[in-house]
Amino acid sequence: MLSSTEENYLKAIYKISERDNKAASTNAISKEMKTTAASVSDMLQRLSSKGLTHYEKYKGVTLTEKGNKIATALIRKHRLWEVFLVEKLDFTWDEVHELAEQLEHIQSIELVNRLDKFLGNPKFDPHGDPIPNADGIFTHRRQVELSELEIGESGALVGVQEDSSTFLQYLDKMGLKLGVELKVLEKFEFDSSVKLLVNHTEQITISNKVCKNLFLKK
Amino acid sequence: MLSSTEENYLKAIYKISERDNKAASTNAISKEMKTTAASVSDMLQRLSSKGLTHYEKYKGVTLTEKGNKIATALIRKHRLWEVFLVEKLDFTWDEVHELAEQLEHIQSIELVNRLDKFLGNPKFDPHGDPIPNADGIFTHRRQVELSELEIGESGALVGVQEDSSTFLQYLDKMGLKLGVELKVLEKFEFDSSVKLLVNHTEQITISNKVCKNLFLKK
DNA sequence: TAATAAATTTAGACTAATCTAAAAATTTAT
DNA sequence: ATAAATTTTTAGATTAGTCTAAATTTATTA
Ligand SMILES: [Mn+2]
Ligand SMILES: [Mn+2]
Ligand SMILES: [Mn+2]
Ligand SMILES: [Mn+2]
Repeated sequence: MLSSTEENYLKAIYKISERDNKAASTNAISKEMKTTAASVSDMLQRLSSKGLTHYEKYKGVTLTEKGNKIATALIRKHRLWEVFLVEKLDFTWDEVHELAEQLEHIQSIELVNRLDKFLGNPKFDPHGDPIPNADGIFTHRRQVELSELEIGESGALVGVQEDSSTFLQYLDKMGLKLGVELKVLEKFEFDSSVKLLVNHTEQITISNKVCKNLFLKK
Repeated sequence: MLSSTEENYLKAIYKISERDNKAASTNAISKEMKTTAASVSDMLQRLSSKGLTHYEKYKGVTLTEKGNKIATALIRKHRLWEVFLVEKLDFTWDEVHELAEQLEHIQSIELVNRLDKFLGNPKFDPHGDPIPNADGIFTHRRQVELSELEIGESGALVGVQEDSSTFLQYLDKMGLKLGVELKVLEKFEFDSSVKLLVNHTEQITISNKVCKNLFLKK
């Protein structure tokens, strides 16, 4: 049985490795976990001695199959709880992340599987992120960053990169929720901002930073 | 913000004080918490320095108003989660206690209040225990121990003292679930066991120990 | 390639929570 | 009212997780 702390490290390693497509560095983990590099270095040795990670001093760390399974199960739990909070308890998508960070550590495979069933086996969480099934298999979806679209192209908003409250509240303000149809009207070279047509009606302009955090299905 | 451990101590003190109607002793707490008296003694000083308990060395401990509020909130969360697990996820009443022990430590007042609403503001948990409202007020119910009933008297089973799996599974086997009508047919002086008529049909005999764990509403 | 900078690890210290063993206080029994 | 038994507290050690500061390794740059 792992501590919540160890579980959080595994999740951080999973996240970083996936994002950067390489072993997670001590510094990257310390930034993600908001701890010092010294603490991370310490923990990496412990995780490796438990067979959860492959670790070579100074060379970064990756998850073993065992570590990967645990990280995936955590993500499954996190996202299912987020669905529960939004669908059943009427929380908004910007309120659920911190709560799910706690709920994901509840130890019970039976609980998460029943929750899954109760929610109707959802495939995506409130931020459009895929929910792995009980075997750890993710549903894959063809999607592109909004910034990759050419002028005139359009697509449906299916996901977001970030899940910080401030970003999600900004999207709400702009009328950008999952499912809306977006068409690229103009691109401004100066700051890479983009003018969009939302649901064939309203026009808005968003920054490049926002673009890079939106996933569309063409 | 308190640790789960500190919260569990507060709950234990609450439970013991209520049961014995006096300050909780170090030994009683160590038994309840399955730790050593030394650990308890240590913790009691810490809880008192945080203003959560009144503590005099060698004299036992009681909760302050602040400590009582926290303990009551924990019980509220525990019991609401038990209702959720049984009503929504189809767990049985003997499966939910350990899960609720974890879930009660999730930190969010908003979450528990929304859960309460989602469940239809239940007044009792799956074991018949009252659920305090958001202000910590318990619904009170007139109830008696089965062992107090005379021959010929009857009542509805509304609650159980214990919530161990083994006890609850035993009750299931005997057809004793909340709501059944019980009539005392005979009392055997030899071992204080009792013969009952269940729902006007079946006859069963149960031990004195079981009797003392069943609450009836006449 | 050698010096400098950056990243990483180690050393040593701290806190929370736990334990065992020993000391002290309280309760019970003679 | 003493002595014995019980309860409780203290002392000292241990483990997980954290930190700062110092040492070491790797990467960058001149
Ligand atoms: Mn999240
Ligand atoms: Mn999410
Ligand atoms: Mn319970
Ligand atoms: Mn209960």
